Amino acid sequence: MKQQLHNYLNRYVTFSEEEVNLFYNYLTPKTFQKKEYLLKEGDLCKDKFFITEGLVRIYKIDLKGKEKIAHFGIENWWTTNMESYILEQPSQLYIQALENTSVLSISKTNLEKAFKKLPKLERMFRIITENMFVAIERKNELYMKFSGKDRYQNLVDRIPDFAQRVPQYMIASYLDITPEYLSEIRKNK
Amino acid sequence: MKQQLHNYLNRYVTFSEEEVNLFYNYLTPKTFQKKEYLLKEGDLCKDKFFITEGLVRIYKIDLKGKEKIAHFGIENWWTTNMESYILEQPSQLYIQALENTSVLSISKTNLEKAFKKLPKLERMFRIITENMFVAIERKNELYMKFSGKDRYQNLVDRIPDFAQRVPQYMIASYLDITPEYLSEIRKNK
DNA sequence: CGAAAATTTGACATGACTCAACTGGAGTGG
DNA sequence: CCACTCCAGTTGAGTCATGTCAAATTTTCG
Repeated sequence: MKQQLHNYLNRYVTFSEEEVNLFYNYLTPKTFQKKEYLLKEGDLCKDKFFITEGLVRIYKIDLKGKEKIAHFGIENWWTTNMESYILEQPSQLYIQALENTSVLSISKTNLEKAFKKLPKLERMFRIITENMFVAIERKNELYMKFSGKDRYQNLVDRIPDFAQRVPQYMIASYLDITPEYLSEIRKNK
Repeated sequence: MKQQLHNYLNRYVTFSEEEVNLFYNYLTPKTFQKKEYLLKEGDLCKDKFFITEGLVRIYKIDLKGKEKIAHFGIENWWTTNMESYILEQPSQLYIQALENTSVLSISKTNLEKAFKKLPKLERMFRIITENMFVAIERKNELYMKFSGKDRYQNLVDRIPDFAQRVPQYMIASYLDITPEYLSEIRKNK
């Protein structure tokens, strides 16, 4: 787990073994069973989670009471409810494990401490936040410019096995179309 | 202009006068006439721009040759094409002044130098990137969950005078609806 | 095996788009 | 300062992608 973290960190900024150890000591390993929640609506999201293994979905309940999936999180991704975390407001999102999932979690307080001890980390988080920003912008663009059919095709092309890991109604929710319509898209292919 | 920057910076992290001066020396003031471009498609976006005065739009040309406005940028905002800036790839976006606009620009190279001299800045940019992330997520959500009509209403409610500063067809583009449809929305109110 | 959950199917509804024509106001040049 | 042009905005007819609802079917899993 420490090695996996080290590899990940070095993608962005070079860290020595001691530096990784230092950071690692601020992290708390946790595991969640399939269907368990990392975060629920109404909770304050105090942590960032680095997923070492498994799969989560980040979703909310919309005005009509339906689940809307905003993102998925997989191995080697940080996940959190950024809005709740930054603004320290109750979460409107749920984060739920879709498979048995292992994470390294760190609270805002501890992350601040780690930043003080190891300023490089601040740099690293600046960089990964920028990358997340680009990722979310790309997603936006995909949703603004392309039809439901195209979005589905794009997902299948990029991550062919994803449809095997996740039930279809969740894919529909993520693509922002109804399960019925996704079913139709798949039929006419 | 320096004072304005100082006020802005202090929203996030406390800076002394000398520190602001230090940063300021890395910044280049520039002005753009209405309709001038800060960035064009195909350019490499080397800079971040802090808008001290004026208004810009960030847009692209879509598959059908139509302009699609992704964001507007106003006073006291940083604007850039994050994707081009980070990945150092040619820009697919245009950034254009809609009013006479003054900015403080900083190149990636200079920003890196400034980070080295003044690590606090790295922290500041980590924080503003997180804030931008939240802003873009909120926009996403608005577009995913609400109809064109609701998006228009939301815009009018939040920034009543915006419609006065920007022609209607640009508002339509930003709301991701056709000008014709926006016209209809406005009629039936 | 049986119940509950997920997926498919079909009929119908609608939000938003396209295209084309029209209106009105803002510049511009003679 | 008028006439002309051009661009933004409006209107209306027709269309299409996608949604809703309800029922039928299939899959999952205790």
